[in-house]
Amino acid sequence: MSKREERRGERRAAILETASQFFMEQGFAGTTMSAVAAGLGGSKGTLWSYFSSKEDLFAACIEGKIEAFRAELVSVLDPGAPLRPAIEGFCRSFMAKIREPNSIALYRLLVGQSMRAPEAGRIFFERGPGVIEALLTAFLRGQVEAGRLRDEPPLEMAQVLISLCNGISHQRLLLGLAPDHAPYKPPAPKRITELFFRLYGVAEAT
Amino acid sequence: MSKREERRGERRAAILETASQFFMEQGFAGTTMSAVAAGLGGSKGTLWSYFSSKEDLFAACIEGKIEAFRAELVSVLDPGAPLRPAIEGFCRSFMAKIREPNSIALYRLLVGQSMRAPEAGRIFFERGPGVIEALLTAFLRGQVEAGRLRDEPPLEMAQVLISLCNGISHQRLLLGLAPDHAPYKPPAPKRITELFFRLYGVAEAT
DNA sequence: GCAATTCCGTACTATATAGTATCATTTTAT
DNA sequence: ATAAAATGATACTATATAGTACGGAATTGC
Repeated sequence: MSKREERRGERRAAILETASQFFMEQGFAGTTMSAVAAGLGGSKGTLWSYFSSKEDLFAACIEGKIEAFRAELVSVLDPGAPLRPAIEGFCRSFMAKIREPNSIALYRLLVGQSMRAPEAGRIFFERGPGVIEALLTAFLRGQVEAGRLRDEPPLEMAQVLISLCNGISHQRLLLGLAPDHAPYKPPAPKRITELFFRLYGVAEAT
Repeated sequence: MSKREERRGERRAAILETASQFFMEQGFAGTTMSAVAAGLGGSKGTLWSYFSSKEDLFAACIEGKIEAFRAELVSVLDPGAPLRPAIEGFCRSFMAKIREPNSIALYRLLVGQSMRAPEAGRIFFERGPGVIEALLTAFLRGQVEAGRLRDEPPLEMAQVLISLCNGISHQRLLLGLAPDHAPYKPPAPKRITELFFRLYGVAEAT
């Protein structure tokens, strides 16, 4: 790769990083191209030489954030591990991830723009939560077939577990409340795991 | 009330209705005051004689929608009824309500504006979901004390039930996906009730 | 009937911001 | 060294829209 192309890639990445920050913090309407250029230390002409419109820039930022989101969560499930710790580990990672300020901001952005840009929501779901759901379902299906979980639909199991992890804290965070806004105490991954096994565990082994 | 005041009230209500529709469908940034005035069949001057700014109008619309949301859901829980049908009825009403296009639109609006207008999110939660949660918790506490449910924290029970009702379908709807976007089949209230009793039911009676 | 409001319609101002044009300066390729 | 490409600074255009001003018409109170 020539030095020109290399620099071009770096510049593009820098633009995306700065713009993402603005979009996450100020939303789509609240972010101005001039502000992005200023925050970048660059000029508007450069901006338009990389992205042909504000919509373009926004789409590229979302794209990048989705990748980051998915990548961090996909690596969580280890089908080889013992069942109960695996479930608990999944809950812990998943809950930590969806509560990160970055994740909340991304989610807010997508929900808020889902009328203006409905495609973004679909893409996000299919590459993010959809992938997690599919992986978890496959994992649980294997456990059912191995007789370590009740013989009930794995997809339902996955969605129940994810719903419990999302819980109410996610809603509160999306609406901008403090995570422990009274009278709430977020449930521990251990507790969620216990409930999950009460629902779907087989009698003998755990 | 004089006829003047009466007409003034009607006009105000008409403005709120029209503006709400625009805000719900187009979002805050996507709604223009001129469009509201036009859709109203009125003029901009009148608009500003009722609300001193776009922000004011927006706040009033949200206020109204919150009331409608809460009112419809609060009447659901009947502490006197038999336990299992009561739970199932709650699930049915709650799920139907949160999936209404109106509720989705309101939720989107609040989440999308939770950076610009964080107060709105808090108010909504405290008057809407917060009230539901409190009522359900009180109801469940009574059942626990009557020995018809396991002796576990009623608040947790309530949040588990609500989480299961929200489930994944709510997320999909918020992101603008079809409610049955593959591979999803929304769970029935009956099924959720079954799971709930598997978690918290006492052995003998149901 | 008459006076006071209220409303509509329209034209207007002020402002913010997406996007363009220009030119000097720096960086890279040959 | 020199040409080509990219960058930065600045000024600019075009447009959308929040909010204002005002005159005439309708509605209401007395």
